[in-house]
This record gives sequence, C-alpha cells and structure tokens, in this order.
Amino acid sequence: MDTLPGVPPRSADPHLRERIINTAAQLLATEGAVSARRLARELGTSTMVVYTHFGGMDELTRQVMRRGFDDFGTELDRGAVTDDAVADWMTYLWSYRRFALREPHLYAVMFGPGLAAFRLGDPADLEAARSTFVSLLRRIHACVNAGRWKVDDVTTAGEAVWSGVHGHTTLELTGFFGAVGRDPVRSYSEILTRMSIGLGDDAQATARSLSTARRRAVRADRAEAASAR
Amino acid sequence: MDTLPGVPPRSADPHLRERIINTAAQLLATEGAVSARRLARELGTSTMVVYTHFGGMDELTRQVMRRGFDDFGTELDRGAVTDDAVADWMTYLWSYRRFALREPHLYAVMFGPGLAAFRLGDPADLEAARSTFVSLLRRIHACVNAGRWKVDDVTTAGEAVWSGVHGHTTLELTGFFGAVGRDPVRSYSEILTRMSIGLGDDAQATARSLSTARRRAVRADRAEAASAR
DNA sequence: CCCCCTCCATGACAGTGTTATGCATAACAC
DNA sequence: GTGTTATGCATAACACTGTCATGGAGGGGG
Repeated sequence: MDTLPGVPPRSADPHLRERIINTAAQLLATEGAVSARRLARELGTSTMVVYTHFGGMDELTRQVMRRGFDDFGTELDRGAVTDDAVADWMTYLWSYRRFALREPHLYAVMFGPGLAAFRLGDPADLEAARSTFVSLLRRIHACVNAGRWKVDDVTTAGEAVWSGVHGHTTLELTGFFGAVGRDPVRSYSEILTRMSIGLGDDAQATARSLSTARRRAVRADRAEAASAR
Repeated sequence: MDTLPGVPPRSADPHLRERIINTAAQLLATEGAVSARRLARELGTSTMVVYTHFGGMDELTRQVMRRGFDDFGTELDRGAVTDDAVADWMTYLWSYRRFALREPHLYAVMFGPGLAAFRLGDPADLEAARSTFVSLLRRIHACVNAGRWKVDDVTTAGEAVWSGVHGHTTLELTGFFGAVGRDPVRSYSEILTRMSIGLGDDAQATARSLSTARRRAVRADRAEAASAR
C-alpha cells in the first residue's frame, strides 16, 4: 500500500491505462459497482490515477461501456446465417438475452443512464453503440428479403424489436419473473413470436423458426456453462 | 433552519409522515433526486425524521413508489371502455407513455431497481405494483372477447406487451430517440401495431384502432398541457 | 408530581467523487 | 555529467451521501 521511501514508485506503467479499464470491468462484473477507492485498492495505486488517465469516473465508465459494446457486438454477430432468416433473427435475440444475463451489471450500465452519456460523448462511442443496432437491422432485412416479413421501414421495425427485447431484459434483470413465479423464457418466446407474426410471417412458420432458434440457444447455453466450469 | 432555544421544537406533527412522503415525491419530480439532507432542509427538520418514521431512505423511497403505483393505476384506469377493444388497449398504453414522460424520475424509480426492492417488500406493496398489470390484462381480455385477438395465455401476452412498452419508455427517457433523430411516436405506434397484429388482429382493423387511439392520445396530451398552464 | 417514553436535533462515522499541493522520477537540453 | 522541465502519482483535504449514537425537550400515564 504505502511505498517505503527510496523505493521507486512504479515508473510510469505504459499499460496502466488498460489495467484500469480491465480492473474496473472486472469489479463491475463481480461486485456490481466500482468506486475510485475500491479500484485504487485493487490496483495498488491511489485514486489519482483515474483522474490523470480519464479525468474522472464518468469517462472511465464510458470506456468500460465502449469495451462492453464491442464485446456485445462481436458476440451477437457470431450467429450463423442460414436459409431460415427468422430463426437467425431469433438466435440473434437469444444471444442478446444470454449476454445480458451473463453480464447484468455491464448491461445495466450500457443501456441504463449510460446511453444518455453517450449522447454527449464523441461520435466514436455513439458509433460503437449503434453498430450493434445496425447488426440487428441486417437480420431484419434478411427476413424481409426471404419473403417472410413485410416491412416498409426497417429502422422503425428494429426499434420496436429492440424495445421488446430490451424491456424484457431489464425486467428479468430486476428479478421480476422470479418474484412473481413466471417463466422468463416463455415470456421472451412470446415476444419473438408475436413480433414475427406482427411483422408479416405465417404463424406456423414462426413456430418452426422458434423451435430451431430455441434449440440453438439451449446448445449455446450449455456450451457457455461448460466453458465457465 | 436552527430553532432558537426556548422555542417549542414543533410538537409531534401528526401529518409529518405524509409531509415527508409528499416532499420526497416533489423533490424527486423537480430535482430528479432526493437526499436525506436535502429533504430535511426542505422540511425544516433534521435528517433524523427519516429514520424515526421510515428507518432509512430505502423505506421512504418505497413509500414514494407505492404512491406512484397508486397514481399510475388510477390514471391508467381512467380510459373509457368502448366497442373498439383494441383502441381501448392502445389508449391505455398511450396513457402509460404519457405518465412516464410526465414523471420520468418517478417512473425510473418505480420500474428500475425499485422493482427488485418490491420483491422483498411486504405483499401490500407487491400488490400495488401488480394491480396496474392486472389492469392491462383486463384490456387484453377485452380484445380476446371481442374476437380481435386469439390468445391462449393472457398473462404471457401481457408480459410481452409490457416488455415492449416498458422497453420503449426507458429508451425514450434516456433520450435515445432525440439523440439519433428518430420519432418516438412512430416507434411506439409500430410496437402497438405489430403486437396487435401478432396477437391475431387484422392489419386494417389494427390501423383503424391505432388512428382512434392516437386521436384520443393527442387530445389527452393537449388537455394535460392546458391544465399544466 | 414524577417518571417514562416518544420524537427529533446535534454531531459524528464511513463511504462516495473530486482536486490542490507537492514530490520523485523520467525525459530532455547543453 | 549537470541543470531544467515535464509527467505521474501519493497525500490530504473538501463537499457530498446514508446512517446512527447520544442526549435533551415535551407529552402522557401512574
């Protein structure tokens, strides 16, 4: 903690900046909160490093968010593109939920008050957040191209879809479904189903795609649980 | 601020408890946050009153939430019941959005981390929150009874609807739509439309109901703006 | 009258983000 | 090698938060 006099006080670690972000992200994930003092204690430094490198906790939080959006985007884009565009779209959204459940605090920061902070942030940060939305729009476009959906404005449809999955996710993260003894998977399936039908798909075709996507999601859940072990 | 010696220190105001809740709700609405010291300054008391009457800020916040849910429920139930059940359902959800936009901080507390606090709270508080949800289920039931929708599990459908409107509301409250230059009304209309169709309604009938509900919503918005003046 | 008991003000403690000060080292100039 | 500048970080403080131990002042019951 306190360096003895004469001991060189840690000469300008060039990776300190990265270490701060990593440690902050880890503290957010494991403890659900990150304070300047807790962070300094973990790093073995003083709280001053946050201010020389980031100017304050807000900017550091935004850097953690930025990294979160990058990871979120790459994880969502891992889903394969098959001949069942609606199933691919559903798989994408099951991955969305999986990420949020695995990183609840990060998700809360990313899509909570943080979104407002992004509004004032530099365009690069805004772009990081929007790229995941654009990725969703691509999946929707595929459903339209496949003739399953009839959508005039893809962006508006994307906003509606996003509202649905985001709303469900925040409710599930607060423990709502557990509190009232309801099944979140069933509720989430209902959103996907009604949305797909509402966007023009046939009810039976949607049901088949849901089965396909659900199978993939269960497999991905198992893979994640196995890798966590 | 500081009472002179000899002045009776305000003998056991029986309405103090109510005043605390009222002032806390007002501070939340006007300043977006309520701290014990800010509250005490506003009341002309010390911070101790919060602890003798509520045991802490958490319980006080829950009381404000409870009142919020009550107001929310009565306001939502003001919507008339006509022969167009889908339009009534949409009107209900336009009222939902209107309340959230008028009381953004209260909404954030009610449906943010507060929902988790309700899980551990007494059943009376949980009931206050659920009663607004039950009110939504009634509207859905009316659509089914009118033959517009085909729903096997009304509760699951209600969860899906709630996820959609709640997700949109939280996104709109963070300023997302304004930041990216999109129209929140159009996005909200899309959610209502796709959901209604997805639940079994005819596309044209849904469009007509949306027009009806939107007309009512605009009128209600004007009435609110007029009463605020 | 006296005692008790409830209510609340005072002041303190631990926590938060933030910042002015100062010092030790690194980098640079000659 | 020496002198100078600049950078990075520790120290300690300020203002703020929720919380609570202490104590006093007043009302109600015996």
